[in-house]
Amino acid sequence: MLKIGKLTDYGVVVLNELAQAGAVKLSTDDIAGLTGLALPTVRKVMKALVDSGLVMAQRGARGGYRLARAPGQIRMLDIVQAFEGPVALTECAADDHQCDITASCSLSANWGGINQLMTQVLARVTLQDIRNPERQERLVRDAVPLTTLIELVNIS
Amino acid sequence: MLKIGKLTDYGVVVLNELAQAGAVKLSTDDIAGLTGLALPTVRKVMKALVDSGLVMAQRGARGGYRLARAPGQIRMLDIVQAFEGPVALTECAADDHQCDITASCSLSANWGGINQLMTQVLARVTLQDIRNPERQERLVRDAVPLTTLIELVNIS
DNA sequence: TTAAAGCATACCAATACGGTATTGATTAAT
DNA sequence: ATTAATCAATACCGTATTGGTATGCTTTAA
Repeated sequence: MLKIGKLTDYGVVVLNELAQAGAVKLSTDDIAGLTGLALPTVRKVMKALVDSGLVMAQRGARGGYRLARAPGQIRMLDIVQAFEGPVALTECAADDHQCDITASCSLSANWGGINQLMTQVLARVTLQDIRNPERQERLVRDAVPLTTLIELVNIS
Repeated sequence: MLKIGKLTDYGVVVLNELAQAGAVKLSTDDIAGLTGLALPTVRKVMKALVDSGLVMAQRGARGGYRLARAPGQIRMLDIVQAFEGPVALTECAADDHQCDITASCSLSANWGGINQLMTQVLARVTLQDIRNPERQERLVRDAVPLTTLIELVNIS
């Protein structure tokens, strides 16, 4: 299925609400109410977002969360990495490539290439893009020309 | 981690050996020996490859496996789908988008866009590309310019 | 007829993941 | 200074997925 975790998905939903709120700080309760997520789940999501530096937290009474940067400066890659760690399609592509298989690990470097492509796709789409229906339509519409462009780069 | 399953990785390794063998049929034992994979694991891998039509099987004595198409005609997307099913980063992006969350599911369509980009990246890289070190180097080297190209397409 | 091969099914263990609860630390307001 | 609101940290548990393994059956060339 090549899927990301649900928490990552939740993260995007939460960030969307925070972007909507702008300068107004949202409490855990607010976020739970707005998104429909369970409170403990929201806590877990917020921890990851704060740890990764995408969200600022203010403790104490009248505290809450707000975006650490403008939506246009928050890349999908940042979000994915906040929840899933570094993008590594295969074990081999990870930092410590420990291949059990003797022979065919010459392929590992190639996975690295695909990894980079994936990473860069995620790096070029921001939270702002995903919130804007117009930008999204462009993204889908231009998906086909993209193949032509990749062809120009002589990948295949 | 955004990773694919190990079986998918094994699949690539096996396909690489089959490409190497060319017209010569390889038995399950041969493949296990060449790749270092356990025999039952090889069986599982071969089932997926045969079911997906990427590999032809001949039963009986002197049987074995061979590629159903030329390596240049086997896309990474085909391989991934053979093991992982359709590419769907989120539940929402799947065919039956059943969102538990009430509000923010306007985002689902956007995930679809990213999905398409991912899919197309996988569709443009073939087994032949991944086997050729030279092509692979080009892929990695040109990864940076790619961002510029995507920019031209006005994604962000 | 036989032996070499692929086919199908079922099973088990480990891990990862999502979800939940509990307790502690901080801070603004009064 | 006290209080209440709010975030922080940790720990736990059930389930689902995944990887790995075993076993018996079917096909087919020699």
